[in-house]
Amino acid sequence: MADPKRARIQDVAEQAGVSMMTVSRVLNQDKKVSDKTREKVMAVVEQLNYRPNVSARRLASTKSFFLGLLYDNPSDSYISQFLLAALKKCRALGYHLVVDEAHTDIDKTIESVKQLIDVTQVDGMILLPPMCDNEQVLDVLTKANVPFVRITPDTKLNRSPYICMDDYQAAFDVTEHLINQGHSKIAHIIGDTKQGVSRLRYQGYLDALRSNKIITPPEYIEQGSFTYQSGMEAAIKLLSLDDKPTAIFAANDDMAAAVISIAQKQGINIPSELSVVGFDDTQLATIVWPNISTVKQPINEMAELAITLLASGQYNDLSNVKSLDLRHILDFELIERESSSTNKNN
Amino acid sequence: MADPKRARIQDVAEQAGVSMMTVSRVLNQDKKVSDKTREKVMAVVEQLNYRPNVSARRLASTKSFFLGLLYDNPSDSYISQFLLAALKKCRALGYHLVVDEAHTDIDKTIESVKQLIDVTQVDGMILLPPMCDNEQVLDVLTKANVPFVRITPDTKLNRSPYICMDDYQAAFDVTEHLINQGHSKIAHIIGDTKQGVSRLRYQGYLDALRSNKIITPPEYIEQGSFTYQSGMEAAIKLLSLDDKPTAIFAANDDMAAAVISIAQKQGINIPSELSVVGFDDTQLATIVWPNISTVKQPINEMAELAITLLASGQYNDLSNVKSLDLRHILDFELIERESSSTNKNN
DNA sequence: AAATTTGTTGTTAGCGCTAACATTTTCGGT
DNA sequence: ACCGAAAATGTTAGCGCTAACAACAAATTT
Repeated sequence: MADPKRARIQDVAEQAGVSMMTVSRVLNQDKKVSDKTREKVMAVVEQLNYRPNVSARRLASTKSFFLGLLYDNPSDSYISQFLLAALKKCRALGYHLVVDEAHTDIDKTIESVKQLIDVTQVDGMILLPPMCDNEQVLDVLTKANVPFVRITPDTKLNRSPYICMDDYQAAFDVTEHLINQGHSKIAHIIGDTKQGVSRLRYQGYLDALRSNKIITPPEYIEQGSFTYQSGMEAAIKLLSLDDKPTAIFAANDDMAAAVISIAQKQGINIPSELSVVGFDDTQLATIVWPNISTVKQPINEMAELAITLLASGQYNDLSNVKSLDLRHILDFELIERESSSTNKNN
Repeated sequence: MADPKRARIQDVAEQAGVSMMTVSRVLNQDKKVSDKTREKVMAVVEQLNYRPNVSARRLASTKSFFLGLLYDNPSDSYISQFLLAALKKCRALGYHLVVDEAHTDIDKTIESVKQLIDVTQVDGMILLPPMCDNEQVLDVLTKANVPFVRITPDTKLNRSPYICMDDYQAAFDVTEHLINQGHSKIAHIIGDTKQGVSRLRYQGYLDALRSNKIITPPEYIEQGSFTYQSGMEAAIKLLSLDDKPTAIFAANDDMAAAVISIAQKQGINIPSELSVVGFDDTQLATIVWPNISTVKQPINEMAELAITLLASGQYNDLSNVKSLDLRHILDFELIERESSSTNKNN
């Protein structure tokens, strides 16, 4: 019922007794405004609940206020959660999100990115895994001078800001969680080797065992590829060993779900005979029974941070940015569910 | 490398030898343009690959070129697929999508919708199930004169365009698919009664049995609620019957997956001893093993059509629209997978 | 104290498009 | 052929904002 004619920049200017340009400067974080004026203007902005008109702004300025999101083919729940959070943050900051799917054909993807740069003129890009580690794509963006944020734990590739959670520490904690429950025969199903996280999770697992002085036979390590199918194959091998593990840590939920399915088929009770832990907290983790203990990535926070960083423009020029400032590590959350609940009778 | 200075409306006007206004009219489907001029202009538009500047357009016009999408809490895969398709179509048509999640508290949702109308000034709304059947929400939109498209099979509620697939026919086809494989003991797990589709799917199942002269005991009908948990409970009851069904048609994939899990735990082989069919073709259908036969909704097409309808403005005034023109039924697809593959030994 | 520099604020013009009104063309009826 | 109405097209102004430059005040130098 409301809509009391949305305030314009002119209204703010008059009320604050300054020119429109000064208001504009305040709103665009221009340095050349005295603190006194800035405060005065901000007060009026608050009072009138002024929000700049995105279209007018875009039309007049050289910035496009578009951000691009290049996603590959991660799980539906990952993309939908990331997307919704990113869209929300964009709206709050007056940006629009242009979403593009990477092709399996890398050349097409490159073409698509070039389009985003040339036609849509995005002010920045967000790269989701595994696209975030593709050097060709990074090259195109760097050459075009388009700032980008990568969602990846991989630090080696490029001078660009990146957001990640501490996969290594999470895997370490997961493994210790199992050890604390009395397990010592803990197997691991490694994820797709093409993705950097697989190595980190594997390493966290190994180091947790080592720091607890637990020796594990090599048969306890199986190579998977993040698919349910690969999880089944690994589970069949692990559960056919003479000396079966009492706990399996799979590098993602899909493979953990596969382990549960195979175990149940073999009449192995979970968690009393076998504890299972996954990774990612996808929808699957709570769909199957028993629910899967897992590690929750702070997807919403990652998405919000990515948008905030690009909108701030602080990475538009990387030459003065210190390496450490590129890194944004967010907290993960260990979620204990039925698939690994404490069992005294072990 | 390109960006040969994107063409403006003026360029088109000059090249076509008309005024900018005429070009604008052509592009906005204004009736008052002669066919000859329209063709001439369109030719130049093609030639220069002209795309109107969304911001300028929004700034100058009374339309906002924003469309709202109100989603509730359907599955991740549903929302992400719908969202991505909708975003893509919006981009193509020069619209922006404002996505909003419905609250469990209906008053908050109403408030949120009012915000979309008053502040964002959306030109139209898309309502996803089950929000699409909420009379309060529909009332708010109707009173505010905001056109909306509902994604729902429910025809009774309102004079508004709606998009759906033929759930009844799909359920009928699924059931006949099972019958054709030689099954006659076919059970059904009904979905959440609050959602209209549950009734339609149940009815399709019943009518397929009847038209094939198959009598089914009442114990073969179980009430579920679309959750995995409810599917497990239903499966346990169905599989503990003295005269077990040889096929179970669950009203969605989550419940079908639960049936498979229970059956496997009981050592019942799928599909040789029990065929299972789901509904929706969610990611889950191909994650579990055996893969679930199911019905695929044309989600992409639904999303695209919803955007197209709203962008066309053809429903801005409903007074002259015939009832039949409100209905958009899209084709579904029956997907046969391992959980119901033909078994001769039945 | 005048001249120069630096920092802060104001002015003008225009981004690309469409609403509203103005003008021209077309066409049926007499 | 003339008129008036309807259809087609053109003209003007301005949406809300910012780039580029102009103007002014304060701080610094000479």
